[in-house]
Amino acid sequence: MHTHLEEDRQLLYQNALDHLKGKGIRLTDTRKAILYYLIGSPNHPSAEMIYRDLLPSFPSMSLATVYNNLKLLVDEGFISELKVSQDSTSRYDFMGNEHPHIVCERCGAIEDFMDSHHPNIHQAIERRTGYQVTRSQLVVYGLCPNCQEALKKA
Amino acid sequence: MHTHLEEDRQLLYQNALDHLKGKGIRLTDTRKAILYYLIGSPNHPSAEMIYRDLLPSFPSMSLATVYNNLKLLVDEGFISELKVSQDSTSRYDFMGNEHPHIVCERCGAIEDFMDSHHPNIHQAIERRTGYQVTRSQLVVYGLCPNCQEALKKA
DNA sequence: TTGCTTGCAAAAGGTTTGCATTAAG
DNA sequence: CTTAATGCAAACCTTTTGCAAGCAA
Repeated sequence: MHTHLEEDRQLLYQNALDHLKGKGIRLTDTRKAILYYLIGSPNHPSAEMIYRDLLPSFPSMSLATVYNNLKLLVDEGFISELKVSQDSTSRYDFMGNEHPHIVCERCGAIEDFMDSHHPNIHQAIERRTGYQVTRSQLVVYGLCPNCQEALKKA
Repeated sequence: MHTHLEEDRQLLYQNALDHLKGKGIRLTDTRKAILYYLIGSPNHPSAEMIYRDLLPSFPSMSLATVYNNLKLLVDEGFISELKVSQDSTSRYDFMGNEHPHIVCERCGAIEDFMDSHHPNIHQAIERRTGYQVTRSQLVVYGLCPNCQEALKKA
């Protein structure tokens, strides 16, 4: 559900490139690689993971460049930053539409899932709190199927 | 709704003390002060804020002690840790029952609010994801009423 | 008395910044 | 040619850790 099909990936990638070009943002090789990587990754990678995975292709790339670009892509609205309990690093997520995350408290996996009535609550929240709501993040914690199995055996 | 009445505060405080004592955890002055502070605070303070506010009463207290005790209180289930976007520090929250938070993206305020049907979704999520759900955190971002006013004037 | 807890300072992450250099447009 | 973006290293901020001293039980 979060792993985009190859055609989708190309489309989203081209879309993003067009947007960036339109704003006069330069399309460097590293920037394009980071963006492309994020569109294809279902794993909500950290800056470090992205760096490690791209380093073979860009041996001179620095971690700071990864951070710079992550910030830029967050600011441009292409990716979102996700901080979860028991993890001191930020995780990143390419996704236009809002969706909840579910985190395994044992192995640290993060997955997306869909929740139909989740965005609908914004209006109710505005009425109740007086806030002007821009977005919401639902993070669910638990045990993933793999870890449930592993614990049964132990 | 999160600021406990004085009587509630005393009750919750005594409850927590009893629990800690029952587990053989020592009740030091700083530990008690941090716990008591958190029960009465509606502001979701960071470790630094707690440290700053308690320092006048405990001039020799160190920040490490605040962190130590926050970790202990999280482990014992009395408080929860909350990480929000655009804030590099952890915020803490005394609260037995689960409840959503709403964060002002302009001034950084964090407030609690109640959401009746929020806990009910756990079963549906378990069915859909295969995860064994233990808890969930809903964080809503937006503009608080004060900041809405401030922006109107500007 | 026992050993958990504290205070201090140093270390350990993770992220940001300053600056000279490189390269996109 | 201009200036945004990169790579590098140092700085920064938050949190954790090691250890001797202190104090709750």
